Amino acid sequence: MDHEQAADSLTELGNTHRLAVFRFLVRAGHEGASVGEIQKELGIPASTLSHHLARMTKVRLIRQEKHSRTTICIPEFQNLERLIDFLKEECCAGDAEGKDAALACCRFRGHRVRFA
Amino acid sequence: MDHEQAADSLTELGNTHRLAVFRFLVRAGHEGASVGEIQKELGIPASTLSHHLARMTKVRLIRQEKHSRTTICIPEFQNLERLIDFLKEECCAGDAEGKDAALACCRFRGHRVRFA
DNA sequence: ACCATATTTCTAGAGGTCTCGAATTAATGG
DNA sequence: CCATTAATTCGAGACCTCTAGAAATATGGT
Repeated sequence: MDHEQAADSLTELGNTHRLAVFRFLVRAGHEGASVGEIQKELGIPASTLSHHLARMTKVRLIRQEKHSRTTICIPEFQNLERLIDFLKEECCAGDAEGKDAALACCRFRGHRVRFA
Repeated sequence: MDHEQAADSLTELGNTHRLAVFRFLVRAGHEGASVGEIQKELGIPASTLSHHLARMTKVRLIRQEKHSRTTICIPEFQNLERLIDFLKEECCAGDAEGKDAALACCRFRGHRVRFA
């Protein structure tokens, strides 16, 4: 996952409605949930929900499958994993528990001055 | 980390400038980098950069320490870890490698109909 | 005191996002 | 066919974000 893609996904998850939808869908698993089910669960007006789902689909956080009248929304787990990996690589937090984990794996910077 | 906080942090990371700044700061480690250094590295106009840094500070993705004339920006590694943990919990991707990882740990939903 | 440096605040324009009712499209069943 | 159900598209108002130059603030050096 590159910088741009990561930023796009992060933007979409950075909205409480969309984050709630996504969390719901993740709990629903690979079968996903229909737009109607999401609406019933979260109480978001249909047009608003549709708008948010379209955005999440565009950046491939979810995908939508149409079966006759109902649209099923399914999280793209792989892309979520890619996003998490991107963040983990960034933050160096992947390989340690302690508070100074980042220090341990972040070598960099030639010229720094310490401020006392 | 709760839903709201997570959404706020995700929003801030979901901007290419801010994501670039954050990545740079993470690489800089616990010593951080001054506003001027960030500006030199990324070439963002001072006022624009200041605006983005203020936003990231507000949601505690970074913190700012003032030492005489220079302001040093330091990533809040713990909060980034919390954000990653939040996403990992959400996506069930923490405990498996395979593509069907999510299925394995996401039990839920009474009434689902399969579409063939 | 004066000037250079480091950063923030002010300001304003351009554009994007969010929201949601109303209208629309599409599919199913009677 | 007509009504119903499922979902999307349209339209418009309110609000937020991004951008960046100009002005202001603060500090240090000479």
